[in-house]
Amino acid sequence: MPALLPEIDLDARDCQSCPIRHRAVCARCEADELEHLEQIKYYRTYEAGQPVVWAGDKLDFVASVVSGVATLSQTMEDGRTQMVGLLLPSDFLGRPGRSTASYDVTAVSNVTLCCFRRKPFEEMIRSTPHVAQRLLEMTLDELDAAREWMLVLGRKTAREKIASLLAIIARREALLNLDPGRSVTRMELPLTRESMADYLGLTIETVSRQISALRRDGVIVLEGKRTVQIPDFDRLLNETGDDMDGGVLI
Amino acid sequence: MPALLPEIDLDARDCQSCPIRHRAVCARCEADELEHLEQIKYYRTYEAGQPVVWAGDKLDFVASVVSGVATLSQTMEDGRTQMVGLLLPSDFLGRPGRSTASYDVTAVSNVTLCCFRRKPFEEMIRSTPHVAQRLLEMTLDELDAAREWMLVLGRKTAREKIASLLAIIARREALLNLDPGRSVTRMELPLTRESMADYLGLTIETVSRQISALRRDGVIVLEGKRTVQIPDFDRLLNETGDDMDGGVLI
DNA sequence: GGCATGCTTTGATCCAAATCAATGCTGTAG
DNA sequence: CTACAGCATTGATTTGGATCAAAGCATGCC
Repeated sequence: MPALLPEIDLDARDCQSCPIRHRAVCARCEADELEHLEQIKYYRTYEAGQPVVWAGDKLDFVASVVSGVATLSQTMEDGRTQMVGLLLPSDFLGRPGRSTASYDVTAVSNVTLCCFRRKPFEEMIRSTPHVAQRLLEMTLDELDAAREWMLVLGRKTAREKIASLLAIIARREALLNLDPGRSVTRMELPLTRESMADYLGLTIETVSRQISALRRDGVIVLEGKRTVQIPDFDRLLNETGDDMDGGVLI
Repeated sequence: MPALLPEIDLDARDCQSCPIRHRAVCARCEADELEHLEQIKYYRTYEAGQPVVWAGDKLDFVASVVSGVATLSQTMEDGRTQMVGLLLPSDFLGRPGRSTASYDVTAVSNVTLCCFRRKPFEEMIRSTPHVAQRLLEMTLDELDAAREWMLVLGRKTAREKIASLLAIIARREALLNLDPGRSVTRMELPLTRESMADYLGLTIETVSRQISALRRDGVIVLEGKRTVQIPDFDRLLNETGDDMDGGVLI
């Protein structure tokens, strides 16, 4: 079945009505700066499961994720792979100053990117402080997230890893939906078991077993394989091994 | 014994003769910008083993490491700790826009920092594109390093982890010494076994065993506990599990 | 319907690294 | 000199997660 593609109208190129206008790399731009960005931008869409780019390939744009979920991952020669980033709406893809992709990028759901041609975008970083500042801020946030993840990968048990992943997805979901609370009670997992395993440095069997265990213990309630209910968010946080009240720096 | 502290003269505050002048956050500054930086900078030194700051504490400066080695680490309530960064000379410490430390920072050797008062430095980021650009570049490099490390933590065996750590230290050492080749054959480990374990997500026993194994197999030669000779750098790279010719991006 | 195909779950077994436990080495203090 | 403190090494045993293996369960196709 051909995926029912973009939910947003690709011809509605008006940044003003863009769902990520105030969180993406363009967040700080003034009207005139936005106009400049509009001139170098174009949209691309990818179907769920499709590769966006492979590590080492030429990538002559940078982009904001408008909708959908993509993953960044690294693969060793023998096939072991580790996911190193999860790109949700408003996240930035690509590295200014580098013309090839550093990681494999895969669309895990249908994805819409707002792409900027690399050269003019790099020029804009030099000329438009609002873009450079926002990009620095976003990069620092990603660095914090990567370091938080290093703790997960290096020191947490399988059960804590699963709980941490669910907590992170729930938090980001809540943020996107502009939920008032810190969490949602029901969410759709954007990842397959295999992606979860690659993110957590586990095998799919272990992921499956630990999810079953959390379900048995009443920490989560499954509705089908992809939808998760979290009856008590604090209970879940407790399972992550983190301080109850912190976890995410910010 | 009171440590024989700074090797550089703290009164020689001239940026022009600074050993990290062309690699630190100030690398791109023009003479006049450097003068501005000089006005907001001061030096601090820490003895080996001393904490620089604890996570959550107030930190009203950002800084460049001038000499020595410091670590960034996170600790869980039950004591499990994970190192999330290694600060070598020219590396940047602190996050503009944040007034508290996100991680525990510890001097593992005698360390000299070139500190900038936070407020004026933040102002400079806004007013001096050369500083903001360099900081963005350095942050992107750190993000790449953190992601490379995620692969190490999530997917590599203990032996591969040790080899990866040695390779990274050797590479950075070579860079600092401006060695022509890609590697040095002899180096001083800046870390104790415990720090290595915290970096690699292992126990000290496993670190010790794997180092012994690499020695037995002739991959490394130990001179005392802290000095390592690498007779064949490609052999070591082979043990990391990475592509022989890549490993580090860029 | 019947039958692949692709995910997911569950069970049995194995093994790499953790844990528990000495012992060794080096430098400092008495 | 001995004693002690603080790493580091090595050995014995345990264990959490990997691996190997077999179903289970949708979904789509013939």
